[in-house]
Amino acid sequence: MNLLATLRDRFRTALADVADDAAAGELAELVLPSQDAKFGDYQANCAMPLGKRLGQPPREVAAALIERLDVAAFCEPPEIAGPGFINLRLKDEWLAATLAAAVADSDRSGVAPVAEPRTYVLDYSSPNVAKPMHVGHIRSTVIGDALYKVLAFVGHRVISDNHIGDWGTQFGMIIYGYKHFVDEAAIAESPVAELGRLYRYVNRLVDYHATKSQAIPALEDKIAAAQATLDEKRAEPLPDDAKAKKKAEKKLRQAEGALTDLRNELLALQAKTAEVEADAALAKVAAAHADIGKAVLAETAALHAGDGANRELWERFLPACRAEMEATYDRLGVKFDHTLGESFYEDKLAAVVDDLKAKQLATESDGAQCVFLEGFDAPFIVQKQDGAFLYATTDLATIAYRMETWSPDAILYVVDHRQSLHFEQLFATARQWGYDEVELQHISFGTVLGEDGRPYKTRTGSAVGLAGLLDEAVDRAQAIAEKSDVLTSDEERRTVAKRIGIGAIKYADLAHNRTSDYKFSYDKMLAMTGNTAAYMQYSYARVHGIFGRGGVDIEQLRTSSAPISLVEPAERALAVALVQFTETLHRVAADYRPNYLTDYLFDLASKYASFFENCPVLKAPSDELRISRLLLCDLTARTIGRGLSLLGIETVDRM
RNA sequence: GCGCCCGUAGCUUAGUUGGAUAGAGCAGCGGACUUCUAAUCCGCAGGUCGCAGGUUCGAAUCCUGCCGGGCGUGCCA
Repeated sequence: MNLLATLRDRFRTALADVADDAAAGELAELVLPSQDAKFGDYQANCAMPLGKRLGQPPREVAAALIERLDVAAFCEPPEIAGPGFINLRLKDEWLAATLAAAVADSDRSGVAPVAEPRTYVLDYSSPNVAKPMHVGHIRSTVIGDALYKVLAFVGHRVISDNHIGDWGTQFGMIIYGYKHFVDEAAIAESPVAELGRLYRYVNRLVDYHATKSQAIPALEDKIAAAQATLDEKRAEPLPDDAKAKKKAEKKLRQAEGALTDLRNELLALQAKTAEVEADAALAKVAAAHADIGKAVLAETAALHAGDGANRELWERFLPACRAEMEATYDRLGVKFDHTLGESFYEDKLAAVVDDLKAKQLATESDGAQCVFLEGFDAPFIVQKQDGAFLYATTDLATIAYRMETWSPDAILYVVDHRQSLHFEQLFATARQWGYDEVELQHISFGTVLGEDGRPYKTRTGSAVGLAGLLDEAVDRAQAIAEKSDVLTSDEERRTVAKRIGIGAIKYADLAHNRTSDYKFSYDKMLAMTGNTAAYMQYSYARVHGIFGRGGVDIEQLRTSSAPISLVEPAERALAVALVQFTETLHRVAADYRPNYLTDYLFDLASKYASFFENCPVLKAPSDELRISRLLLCDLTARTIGRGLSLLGIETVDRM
């Protein structure tokens, strides 16, 4: 059961006697787990605000509440402390009985489903096919997958839909590459590899010309302009007023910093073009394909316009591109219910714009179709001057399709925070368009930073590839596996290394508050101590190991309905933590924050470590206690295992 | 210019619509191994929660101003 929710219900009932319903509902939320064990297991903080409202001393209000409160089934008599806190201590008998029931419940370990199941559509990962996935896709994929699993486990209906980019310029590149540079033998043998090569090759050529003819001159202009404004600012006398002077000096510093950044950027671009030019063969090809940028766009436009040959190539290549993507998902253990990419909505876009126009939401401005929204400076553009549609259009079509197909209560977009403006506009437009009942949420997250605190990039400034990232983590995890003396075969060591390595990346990501940026560090994520996957996996293996060593038949134990007794403080603390698994999952599901679960698991593992240190299990003083403690071990292992699996992280029985 | 987000211990960070003495981990110091997996555990030390005001029984959390940083901002996604 969800103990916290139950306690809040009981308080709501008691509060309804002394306050109106709305206030009672609000005040009941002030029941929280206690921070400090000396204040009991839970505390209610509602007497202070209520006392204020009623003009009565809070301690008297607290006493009146306790009078009306029915929690005797789970708690010792409540105590009033300090200015009017109500402290609750769980009954040991109730804890023991609840855990015994959880032991017997092999499917859910006592985790109650939510009272009101909802239907969620989850939109996450969303890579562009044909382009290799990179570090920027990790968080969306990992957070989305964890939320999917938690929401489903607590009883919601969840539909994951990977909104892949399968209709963009990258196909123009592949088509162009196929027409000019294909190695037929290679494509026959391994289409995925050859298409990947073609994409990278054409992309490099396009990039080279764009850099040379546009990016560098544009940057040079920008540098000149920045230099000019800087000179201008320097020439101006500083204001006399101290505050204005400081501000002017700051502006000057910022302008200098900006100029330095621009110069460094220019050097990086020049180095990139020089690299191409240093390769004689590549330089020759580049010279022969001077208009490759335009040509690629033309191939893309032809595909969109329905050109038969290009359409055929697209249909032929898409499966291979999807297969490449799937290979990465396989390594991560991520699956989707649906993968409806941009191309799926291609024939639905014109109707979206027509409808917006008919409803007078979209109007023409500078030749583009725009939705002007209150509170936004910029319009939400749904069709460009040249008639092309944008991702805004696709996103609207996608909402319409999802509503029609699944009638969800909520659609969640797990996308990085830089797109928040887009989603604000998208949601505002969708509501005006008629979808005003559904919960539309941007589950935003911060950037993955390198150790230097800047966005995680390779030395040359490109995004770090996801596959390489996973390789590196698994390689480093191999060292941990090698150190183990309980692993017997190379194969087992490889399996363990894989689970630790992939788990480390996922866990590090999930353990951070998703809204903030976080620093990517192999050393930290693979540490055996602290809040890491490896530590959690080790904790699990340690608990699990007891059964083997003690020759214990777990199944028999679980069905024996042997009683659990909580005598040592460490046993009781562990028991309380175990009981709180349900409310933790419900909180993750309510706030869409997986780090609540990692925090919980780490706390549980710490409580177990302390229990393990203080309470002999196999050498317990009596058989009854031995069995009781084994049951606590079993529940701990199951809870850690379940928790990790809901985060998409695999466990190992020994390591 | 405007908008959004962030600033917590040396480092990485948590902090449940405002709750009791701001929690962890790493690094540092000190303890515990004839082991239930010491890949661990226990303890100590380390904080003007960017700064200054305000709101109130109570503020890291809410409001205002300032300082420092990131991101976004009409036809990319």
